[in-house]
Amino acid sequence: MAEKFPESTKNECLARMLTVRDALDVISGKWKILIIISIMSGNKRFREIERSIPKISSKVLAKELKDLEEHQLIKRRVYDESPVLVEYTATDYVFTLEKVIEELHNWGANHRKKILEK
Amino acid sequence: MAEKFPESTKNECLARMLTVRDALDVISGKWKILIIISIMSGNKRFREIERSIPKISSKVLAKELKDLEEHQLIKRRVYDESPVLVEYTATDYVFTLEKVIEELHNWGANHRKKILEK
DNA sequence: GCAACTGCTTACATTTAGGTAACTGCTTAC
DNA sequence: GTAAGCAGTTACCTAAATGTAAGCAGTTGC
Repeated sequence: MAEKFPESTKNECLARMLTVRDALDVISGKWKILIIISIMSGNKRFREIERSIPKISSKVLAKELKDLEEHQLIKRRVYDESPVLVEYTATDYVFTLEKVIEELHNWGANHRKKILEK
Repeated sequence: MAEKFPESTKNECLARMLTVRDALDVISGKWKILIIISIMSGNKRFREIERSIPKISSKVLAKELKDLEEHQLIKRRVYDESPVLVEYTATDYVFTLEKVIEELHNWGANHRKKILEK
């Protein structure tokens, strides 16, 4: 099989890696993309998000939500009614990840098909 | 912000998650995509790949290469010359990941720009 | 007045990934 | 003959991620 980037110098290869790593640093991990999908799908409340993702624990969810908020991928709003109501929503910025998620979804579907065919 | 998948039922949301997870199970981790990029860029020999990826160790590289081979993303060939020569190359299948990698790269570049702007 | 829901936090344990360094058997170059 | 390269393996260790379980302060419903 021919190489994909035949023209690439070592530095170009390295630059490509570092850039991809920048992305992975933010969105990799077992849960982040799943949480983003859940919120993009309209789940807003903590327990709602928690129930939508199989096997996630409150602890992990709380931590990941903080991470995502720090990276401005989601917004946390507290409405001081009683009882206190908390809502997580998608930011504009998280929509820049749409294509990444779409491609991951396409590839996942394709890969599953491949596995089952064997 | 409006939700991205407003029409989606709980089951659709779940299906989307599971499919994306299938993809992540194969390609997530600190090193896999970087190794794929290295091999796609034309690096073939173990030491060559090792040198192309900053801070990776032989142990981790060996393990990840086995994983990638199992998933048929790369091909390992042993030429029984003396000394033994081993070559890792990209399979056709790994090219189905091209778009995923491209989108990760785009997003990483964009994200870096965003961070620096602040 | 008791169970159940909310949005979490805490303590503790285990699992997994990853790092470090040494070492192997073989070969070539000086 | 000795250093250095090749393609790894092995043993040991640390750190990070994740799991488990319980609890809390407040509210609602029966």
